[in-house]
Formats: sequence, C-alpha cells, structure tokens
Amino acid sequence: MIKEETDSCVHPSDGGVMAESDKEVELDATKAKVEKVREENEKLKLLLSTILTDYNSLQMHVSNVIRQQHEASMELDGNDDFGVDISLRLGRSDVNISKHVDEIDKISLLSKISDENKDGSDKKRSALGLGFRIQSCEDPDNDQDMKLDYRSKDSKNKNADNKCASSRKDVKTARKEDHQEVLLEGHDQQPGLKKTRVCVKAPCEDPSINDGCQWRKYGQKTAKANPLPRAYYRCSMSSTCPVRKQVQRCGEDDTSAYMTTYEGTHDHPLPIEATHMAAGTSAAASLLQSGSSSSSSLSYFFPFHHFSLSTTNSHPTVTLDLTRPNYDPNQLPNYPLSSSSLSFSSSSSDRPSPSNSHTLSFSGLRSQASLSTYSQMARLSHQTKLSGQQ
DNA sequence: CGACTTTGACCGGCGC
DNA sequence: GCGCCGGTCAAAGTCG
Repeated sequence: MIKEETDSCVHPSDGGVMAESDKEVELDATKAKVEKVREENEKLKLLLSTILTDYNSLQMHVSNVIRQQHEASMELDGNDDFGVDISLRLGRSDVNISKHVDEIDKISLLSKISDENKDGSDKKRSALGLGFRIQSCEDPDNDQDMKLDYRSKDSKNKNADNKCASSRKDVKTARKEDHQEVLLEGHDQQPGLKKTRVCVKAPCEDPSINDGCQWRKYGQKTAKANPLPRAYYRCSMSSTCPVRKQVQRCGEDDTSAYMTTYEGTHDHPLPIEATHMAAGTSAAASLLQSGSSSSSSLSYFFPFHHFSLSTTNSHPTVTLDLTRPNYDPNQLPNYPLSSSSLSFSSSSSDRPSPSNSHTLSFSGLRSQASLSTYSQMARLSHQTKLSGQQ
C-alpha cells in the first residue's frame, strides 16, 4: 500500500527535474504515514492483548459455571448429562464472523463482571492446570489449602527421599506412594481408572508446540506399536510439578503431525498463554470424569477442531485433532485456518518458526498465543484490517 | 557452569 | 514364573 503510494510519486518522465525539496517533502510525508501505520499497529496489538486477557478470564468463568451446573444437576436428580444448556449456547462448530464478533463483545462484558470478583478470579486463574485442578478451584481457600497440603506432602516425601537416597527402589516406592496419594486426593478420580490424559494431534514441524509451559525431556522410547520414537517430557516450571507429556510423531515425514499427550495437574501458576489449553483440557477431563457422552461443551474451547473422548488402557483420554479444522471454509473465504496459519515453536528454546504467507503483523502476540486463541485472534485481526481498508 | 538432551539400564505392570 | 513392553532414572554428553 505504502509502496504503491511511493511509486506513484516517482515521475521518470521528469528526468530528475523534480526539485530536491519536493522529494524531501514526499519522503517526510511517507515517513509520517509509516509512523501512523506503526502506531495503529501498536494500538491493534494492545487491543488484541486486552481481548486475549478478557477471553482467558471468561474461560475460567465458563469452566466454573459448567462444573457448578454439573454438580447442581447431580444433586437434583443424578442426571449425568451435564452442561447441555451451556454447551448449546457456547459450543460452535460452524463459525460465522459476525457471530464471533458478538461473542467477543459478550466476552468483554462478562470479563468485566468477573473483574468485580477479581480477587477470586486471579486465584482461580493462577490455580488452573491440566487435569482436575479446576475441581478444587471453586473455593479459593480450599484450593489454597489443597496446594499447601500437596506441597507439604511433597516436602515430606522429599525428606523420605533423602533418608532413603541409598536405595533407588525405595525412592521409586516413595514416588509411587506420592502418586497414589495425589490420586486419592483427587476425590473425583474413578476407582480402577488411571489419570485422565489429553491428547493433542497438531500439524507442525517441531515436536514441541508452544503451549505456554516449559518442558524438560527426561526420556525417549521406541514403542513397539509405532517405530517412531516417543519422547517424554515433564513440566520444568516447578520442581514439584507432576505434569508430564509424551510427544510422538504420527507419520514418517518430518512435516507430519505430532501427537502430544498431557497427563497430570500443574501445582503452580501458569503463564496466561498456557491457560487456554489448560482450560480446554480441564473441561475435557471433567467431561470424562462425569462420564458424560456429550462433548459439545468442548467446542467452546476448541471451536474449530475435531475432538473425541475415549477410554483406552484404563486411561480416560480426550483426543483433540488440530489437523482437522472443524469449520466451514466458505464462511471464511479470506482466512483459511490451515496449519500454515498457526505458530509452533520449541517451548524450551523458543526457536522461531518459519514464516509463511499467512503471517500476521503482531508477532509478539503470535509467539505467545495458544492454538485456538491464536486462530481466533487471526480472524479478528483480519476483520479489523478489512474494516480499516474500507 | 548450569540447564538441557541423550541413551542405556532398570523397574513394574500385564499377558500368557 | 517368565518375558515383553511402556515408563522412568541417572550418568554422560552437549550447548549457550
């Protein structure tokens, strides 16, 4: 756009007759325009950052509402089909831009409401993690107690580890007991079932999608069922965090999808860019815990993607397939949500991913946004650009 | 030098 | 009881 304007100012036929002062004036004008565009870009960045914050606040709120609805329905008649009302309102498999903008407006309104209880919401946000922590988030005091309780147990086990450091077997036993205590502590864990797992299948070139957390690799194995190696990571944001994830390539070529399996609950505050995935996976885990066959509430957290619920090998598992966008491309003709529009990078080293034709101008947010949030921001940004051109 | 990755060994669960 | 297999550990190596 600016380039065209600049080109239009050049008059080769003049043969360099144009006065030097005129050129300087036009150069200054162009610089001013560039500066103006830059300022607008900054404003857009700020706006998107605010929307992202509001969006995450709403997710916390919705998660709590879903759970409270479920508890209420269980108390009333034991009906297990929870969250139907909410998911009918919030779940979307077909995307319409105008509806989406309306939704964002609602999000802003609701986030203002949630800001009125900011003390509580901050605690809720900081306590959210993968798995079932959301179950304990309703009462901040309880949550606080549980966290303290967990840490005290952990420190006890650390002492036990120190005492028994001479025996590796004893250390392992102590860790196993700790694991079992955590399972028992989670009263919602069904007997006979292992921890809920959340699988995310994502198309990317790097096995570590930027999910907002820091991970440390502690092992790699080649499973018999799949000749491709499976890598094991644990959360390194807290030395006591029990969350682990497995990453395995789905295809032979390097550019194929990766399957990431999350297991466990973070025992520390998460960065804001990690809360969206955490909220979605928490909702998924809650669905599995409830035994509900309705997965429509998940479409709120992952509105553009396929997901499925299953129980394999005693592990209740939610599989989110980011390789299969769940939307009607005809409704979004100018901004396809393909893998090329998503940003993936190593969470440990934050290596930049290769740029592509769909790269947006707010790179600072781009590198931090979680998958679905990013795709929604992309839509908003595109619409903003379109309206700006008109 | 600390943080992280690699990799062979080890352990426990599970099926036969 | 035995062997297979997935998951974890920890020493050694690598990197910034």
